Amino acid sequence: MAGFVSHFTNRLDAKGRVSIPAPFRAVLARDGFEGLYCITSSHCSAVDAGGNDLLAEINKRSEAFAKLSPDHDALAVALFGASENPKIDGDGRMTISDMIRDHTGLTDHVTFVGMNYKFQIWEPEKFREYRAEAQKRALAMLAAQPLATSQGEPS
Amino acid sequence: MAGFVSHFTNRLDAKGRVSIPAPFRAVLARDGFEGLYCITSSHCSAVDAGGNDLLAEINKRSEAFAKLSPDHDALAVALFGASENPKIDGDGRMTISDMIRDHTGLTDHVTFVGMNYKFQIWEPEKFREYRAEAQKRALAMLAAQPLATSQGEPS
DNA sequence: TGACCGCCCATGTTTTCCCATGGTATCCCA
DNA sequence: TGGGATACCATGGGAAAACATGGGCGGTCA
Repeated sequence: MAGFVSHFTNRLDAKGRVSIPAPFRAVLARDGFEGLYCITSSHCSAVDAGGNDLLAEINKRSEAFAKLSPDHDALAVALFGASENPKIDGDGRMTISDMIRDHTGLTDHVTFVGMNYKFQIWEPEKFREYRAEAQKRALAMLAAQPLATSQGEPS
Repeated sequence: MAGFVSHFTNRLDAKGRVSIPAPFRAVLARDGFEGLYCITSSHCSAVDAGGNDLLAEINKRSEAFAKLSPDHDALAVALFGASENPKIDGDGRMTISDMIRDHTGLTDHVTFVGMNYKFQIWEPEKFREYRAEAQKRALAMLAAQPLATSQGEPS
């Protein structure tokens, strides 16, 4: 079954709450994770969010090093210290923490972007810029790839 | 379910008490450990804290050496001599001991940093420095990692 | 007797829970 | 096929609970 797909922009209310898009909530409900797992992205001003699939991905990374070692501690601080576990209220909303607000720079609107096993939280304008850039990169990557399969030719 | 996640800074009161962040208390309650297990970190000026998961990791370490051997004794002194078991009062607060105070250098504010299976106690300014360093290291470590992760779809 | 410790209560703020509303997409039936 | 009814959804706001913090009080141990 499909994961998080498409993107949505919702309004942040006076209490700092925002509705999580209903299709994303459905995916989270199927996943069974309590609340939402969020972690600031290390390479762009977005926040990764998801459920057990995302958490498993993060755990996998930190398990490469022995616990209690300096390496593991540094990685754990960078990963889990930059994470949160926000609740989702009865109406399907989450509260945007200061950490998310600072990292994304968002103010009154929030863009949710589906990425299959996770989704991202963006400030809408920053996402527009990132998206344009990402599409250029994707085209270049596809063109450079020596595929045996038929490549579509987007105009 | 996620472990200790995110980071919080709370005030130390005149009696030397500080509130343990509520999300961390919830994890400890789930863990079932009585009070809190604390041990000074051997490689940074922070204190590791947690419940049964942390204790199990420490035990695993000392079990690598035969009991009654000089190596085991030395390690046991180093590990358990640097540990304590503070109580958590009815309001979810712990008292900062002299050992923790000396090792971390903290004065009036305390930063709690989630690291999944444990959390760390820091003097806020020192944590900020360490965190910046840890993020740099983490990026380098993750870049060096093969990371051939199959982003499996949710079944 | 004095410092410390465990236990209790008070308080202001933040967060959470619950209900209301308006708009939109969907469904059903003529 | 059109039009009305219905369900769903994003959003707003008020009431209640949780939380961090400060302080009081009696017991205990040096």
